[in-house]
Amino acid sequence: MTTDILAGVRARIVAALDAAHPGLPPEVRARVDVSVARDPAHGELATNAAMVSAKAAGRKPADLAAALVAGLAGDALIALAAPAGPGFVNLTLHPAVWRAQLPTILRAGEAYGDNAAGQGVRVNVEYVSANPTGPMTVAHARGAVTGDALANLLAKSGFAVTKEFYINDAGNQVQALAWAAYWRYLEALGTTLTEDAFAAAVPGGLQYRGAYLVDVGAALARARGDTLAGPGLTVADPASWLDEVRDFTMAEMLASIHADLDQLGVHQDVFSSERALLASGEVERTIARLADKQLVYRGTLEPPKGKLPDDWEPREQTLFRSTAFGDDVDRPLKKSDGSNTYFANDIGYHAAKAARGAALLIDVWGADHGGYVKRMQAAVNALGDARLEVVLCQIVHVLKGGQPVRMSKRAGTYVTLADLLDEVGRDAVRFTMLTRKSDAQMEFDLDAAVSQTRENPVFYVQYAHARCRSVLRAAAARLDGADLADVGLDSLVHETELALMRRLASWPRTVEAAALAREPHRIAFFLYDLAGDFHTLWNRGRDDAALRFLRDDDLAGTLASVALVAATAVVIRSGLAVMGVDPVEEMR
RNA sequence: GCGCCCUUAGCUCAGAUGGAUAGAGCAGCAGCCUUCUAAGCUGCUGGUCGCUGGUUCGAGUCCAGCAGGGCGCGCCA
Repeated sequence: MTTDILAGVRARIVAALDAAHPGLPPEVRARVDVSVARDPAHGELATNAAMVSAKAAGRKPADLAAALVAGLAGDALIALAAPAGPGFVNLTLHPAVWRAQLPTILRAGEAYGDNAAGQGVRVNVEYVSANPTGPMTVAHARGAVTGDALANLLAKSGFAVTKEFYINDAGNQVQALAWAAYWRYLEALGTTLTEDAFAAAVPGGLQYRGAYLVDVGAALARARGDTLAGPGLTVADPASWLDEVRDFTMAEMLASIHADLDQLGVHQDVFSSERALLASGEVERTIARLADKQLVYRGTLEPPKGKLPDDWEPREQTLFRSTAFGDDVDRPLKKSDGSNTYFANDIGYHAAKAARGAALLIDVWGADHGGYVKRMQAAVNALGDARLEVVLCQIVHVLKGGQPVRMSKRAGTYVTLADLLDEVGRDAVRFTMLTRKSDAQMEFDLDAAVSQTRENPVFYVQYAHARCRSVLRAAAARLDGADLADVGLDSLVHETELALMRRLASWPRTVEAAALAREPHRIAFFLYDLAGDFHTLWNRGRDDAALRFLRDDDLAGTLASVALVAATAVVIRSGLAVMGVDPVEEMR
């Protein structure tokens, strides 16, 4: 049978239902659910089978429930089945069923929880995708952690996952960045120009004034001396330096982003450059495909409702008919200077990802791009060779001492990822970022993230693992080479032990549900609950010597308890691996 | 004005495909305790699930409307 006990029980319920009332339609059988009961008075599990099929069967829920109960008598897994409430059937399994999961877990190791829900579907998860114009911020950190954990989760659930980073290196902002770096370059050389005087010479003004470009300017000065500057360290003709400075700066920025991601433990498979994409002609080919479908036209958009921008005037543009695919208005593909909009390039990019084989595209974006979702999905649907889902990450407010943190040495107004890592470390960043649904705003409390209390999920879960490892180290001598996957487990009878085993058994279903919902935060909450079950059992051992894991007078019982501890450690590691957090062996 | 997201205990938040008396941590209250190296532990208290309608045997969950908060709204990316 499957390693998912709940799925196994469900199969038996459906079989019993078929026996009780043959011929129920598949869509009714599909609604049969087996869930973990909240209230112990309701048994361990409950099924809604009788209620969901009552109407189709033309029978009262209570009658069906009674028939189900009769049909389940003598079942190998189910010790107790009882009709209850409006038509539930409450179930209690033989304790041996839960115990039997322990060797399964120990043999599977961290692969426990792997499932086939993804059916090998090729999915491309794109995340971070920062403009390479400045340091990574907390906002990027949330997207990075969310995307990375989601990719891990999907891989564990049987999807064929590619992790991707899109480099937006083709827009106007890259030119602006080059100008800003050029200013730091002149500064490094000792120019007498003031920043304001320089800014006056920049087309569109000096946009990036953050100190993070100081090092770039200095590096450029070391590499090229004053050869890129005009006479007297003034601004030379951009034609003579702009491309070189741009490429140099871009390389430096990307190196910085890579370093930050590396520190965060994020390692993506593919880095795609917008410039390279443009050069490849993929964008134009993709737009041509849309044009072939009669979805590209010259037209004039209605003015937006409500407050108009001051300079709004009707203008004919090249538009994509995104309204045909659920968007609110059609969207421009060309700027007035004839170059592509970002949207046009992004259409080409998504087509490229699909062309590489992905049937499912998942983009992890900041909430400020929420207005962009419909048009991008419209474009992907119009092309018809993949499906696009978007996971939006809401903003993160960083708190310290209960006060918002806004200042950063490097970026000026944003808390950088590097600052965050310095402050609390990789594991706390990754875990804490996953303690909220991605589409809910979150407050990241720096003090809480490093506190050693139950309030801090990172600590609480790591501590549980460290305790497991501590017990296992102490037990090593007594094991005497025994295979924990092969020891007698009959001594595991206490309700606290059963509760822990039930939690361990629900890990595969948790993984699958989280993957299908694209909600990696559920893993964090599962681990927190699991840690709670384990700590509770540990604490029981203080009062009740019979519940201590290591018992001098009971070797067989000790082996069973140690197997339970080992399985707990395995599941914690399996969960932390999804989150990209390293388990600790001991607390310091 | 339009679109998307959010609103659950005093606070911070969980609640997969609709299921029974809505959960956890913190705070508060009451006991206990100095540990199988380890965060002290156990229990209790605390809720009109923003509001109003609707669908359903059954709604925190689905639908409609309203209120409050956030984000976005033609050639920025």
